[in-house]
Amino acid sequence: MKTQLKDYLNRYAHFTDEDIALIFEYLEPVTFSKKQFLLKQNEICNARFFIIKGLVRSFHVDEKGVENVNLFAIENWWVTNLDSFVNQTPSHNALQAIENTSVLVASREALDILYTKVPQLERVFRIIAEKLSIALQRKDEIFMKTSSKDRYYNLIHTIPNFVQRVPQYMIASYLDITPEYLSEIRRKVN
Amino acid sequence: MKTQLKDYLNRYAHFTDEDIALIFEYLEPVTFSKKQFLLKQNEICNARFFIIKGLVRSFHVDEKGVENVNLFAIENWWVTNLDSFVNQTPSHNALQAIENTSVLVASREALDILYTKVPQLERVFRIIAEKLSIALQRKDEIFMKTSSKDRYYNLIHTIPNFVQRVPQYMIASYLDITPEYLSEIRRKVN
DNA sequence: ATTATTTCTTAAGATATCTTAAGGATATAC
DNA sequence: GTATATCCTTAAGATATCTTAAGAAATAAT
Repeated sequence: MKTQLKDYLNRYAHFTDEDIALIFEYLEPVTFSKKQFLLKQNEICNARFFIIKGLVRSFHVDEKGVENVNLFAIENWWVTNLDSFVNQTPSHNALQAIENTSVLVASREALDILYTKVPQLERVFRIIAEKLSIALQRKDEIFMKTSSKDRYYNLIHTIPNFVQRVPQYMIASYLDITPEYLSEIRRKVN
Repeated sequence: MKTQLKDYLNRYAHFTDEDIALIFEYLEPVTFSKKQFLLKQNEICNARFFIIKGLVRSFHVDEKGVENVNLFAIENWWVTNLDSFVNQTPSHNALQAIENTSVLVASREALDILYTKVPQLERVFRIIAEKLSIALQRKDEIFMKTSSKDRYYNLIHTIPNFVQRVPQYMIASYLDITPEYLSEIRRKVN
């Protein structure tokens, strides 16, 4: 676990073993079983979660009771509700484990201290945020320009193994298609 | 101009007058007249632009020649194509001045040096990237959950003065509606 | 002022996608 | 191994939004 975090962090800046040990002291290992919530809708998000193993989704339930999935996160990703975390407002989305999932929890307080004690972390989280922005802009681009059929093909071609791990109705939701229509799209392939 | 930048940067971290003077040395003031391009589609983006005065859009022209606007940027915003800037790949989008616009240009090289010389900048750009992520996630949320009519109302209510500065067909494109349909939506209000 | 360019509107027919409702298939739990 | 819950498919009718085409209005250029 410590090794996994170390390898990850060293992709973005240089950290000594002492840095890693210090960082590790401020993080809390937690496990969530399938369907458990890392964060509930309308709660204020007080942490970032580094996924050691497992799969998490972010989703919102609207007035009609319909689930809207907007994000999946897998191993070696930091996941949180950034809007809630940064602005300390109730989160519009829940975070829920789709598989049994183990994470390292970084609380706001821990992070604030760590940014000062290990300044390279500032860079790591700058780069992470830039990568997230890029990913979101690519998603925006795809949704703007393509039909739902093409969004589905794009998804199964770019991350086919990931599609196996998630129920189809969640993928439909993520692609902003009804499960019924996704079903129809899939039928027409064959 | 220097004052404007200083006020802006001090919103996110503390900078002395010497810091600001140093930063300023690495930035280049440039003006673009209406319709001029800060960045052309398929070019590699080598800078971030801080808008002193004016209005810029980011857009993509598809195979059919249709323009897709995905971003507007105004005074006191940093604008760039992050994907191209970070990964040094051809930009899918152009950046174009909608009004006569004056900016401060921060090249990649300048920024790399400045991150080292003035480490607080690392924090500023971390926070900017987080804010951009939040904005993009909010946009995603709105597009997922609302009809085009509601997207339009949402826009004119949240940033009414901005709507005045931009031709309606660009707003339609940003909202992912045809100009004809936006026209119909507007008619039905009255 | 007049012309040229850019932007906005109208309307009719076409289509992608949704809604509803029901039954079938898998997986999970006891 | 049977029951229960979860997930997926089918199909018919409804609707939001697009396409095309054309002309009107506004803005900019000469």
